[in-house]
Amino acid sequence: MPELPEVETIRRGLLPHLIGQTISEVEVRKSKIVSPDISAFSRILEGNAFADLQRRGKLLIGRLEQGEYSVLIHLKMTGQLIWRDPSGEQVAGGHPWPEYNAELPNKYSHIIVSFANGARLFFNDLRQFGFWKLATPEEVAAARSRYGLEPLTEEFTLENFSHRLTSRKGILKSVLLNQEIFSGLGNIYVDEVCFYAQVRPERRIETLTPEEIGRLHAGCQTIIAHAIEQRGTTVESFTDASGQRGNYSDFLQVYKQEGKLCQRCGQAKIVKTKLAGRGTHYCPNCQY
DNA sequence: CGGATTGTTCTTCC
DNA sequence: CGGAAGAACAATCC
Repeated sequence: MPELPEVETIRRGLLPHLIGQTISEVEVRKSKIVSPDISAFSRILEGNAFADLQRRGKLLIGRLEQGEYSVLIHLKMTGQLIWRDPSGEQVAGGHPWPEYNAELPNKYSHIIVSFANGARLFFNDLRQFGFWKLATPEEVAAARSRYGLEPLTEEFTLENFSHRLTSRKGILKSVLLNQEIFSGLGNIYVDEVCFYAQVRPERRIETLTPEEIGRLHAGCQTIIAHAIEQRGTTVESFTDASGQRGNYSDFLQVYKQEGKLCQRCGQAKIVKTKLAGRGTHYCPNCQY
């Protein structure tokens, strides 16, 4: 489940390889992944090159050197971007689904971009929710504007965070997951941020105290920054652009930790429930 | 074989 | 009309 730290890790890993490399061939094996359609998609990419690669929330935005188009790339739940050097060598990561990464391309490789220097970029996606979409500058701007306040940006002040948070009603977890309110958090980091703040994910926004809002704000910044430092979290399908695992898995306090003793209070085991249709983890003793 | 997995969008309801 | 909540989507594992 690539969230902000995972997408940022992929972006940083791809940057030095990808930028400025001429695209020689684009093979799309699953037409629904790309838009507008395969022929237009290939025509605009072939002979072109990526001028840069930016990120907004969990969305990657690759501007092309020639023409006005950018490519919007979303990995959704199981998308992977894997870079293979001209030598064909790839650092293989420990992948929980061996078949997924074993050979490239494989049956989950829906887009294969070949470069003039012999390198290749694979887009693998088991569940096929991800997409590559050609977008005009207007469409890029529209896509960017749909995303809310983002951790680790200048705008992510306590005041802005508090204002955005309390602009909504309902369950804390739902609001933190809402990409139009805050961008970049997903199921893993929302649970971790709530643990950090000692607030239960099921709390209603109206009941949060200023102290709790302050801790949630700090948690978003601390945890996202730490997760980026650790190159993201590997749960199931995530690997970075070279196929490596993310190390933040070793720092998870609640996500997928149900049944384990809480590392903060040592008084209770982490429990798992369902909230907003999502698996939700917290310590019943030290989260209120 | 039903249930769980989850990011986003769509649908429904108030 | 807008927000809140839940369903839907897809492939695979358990």
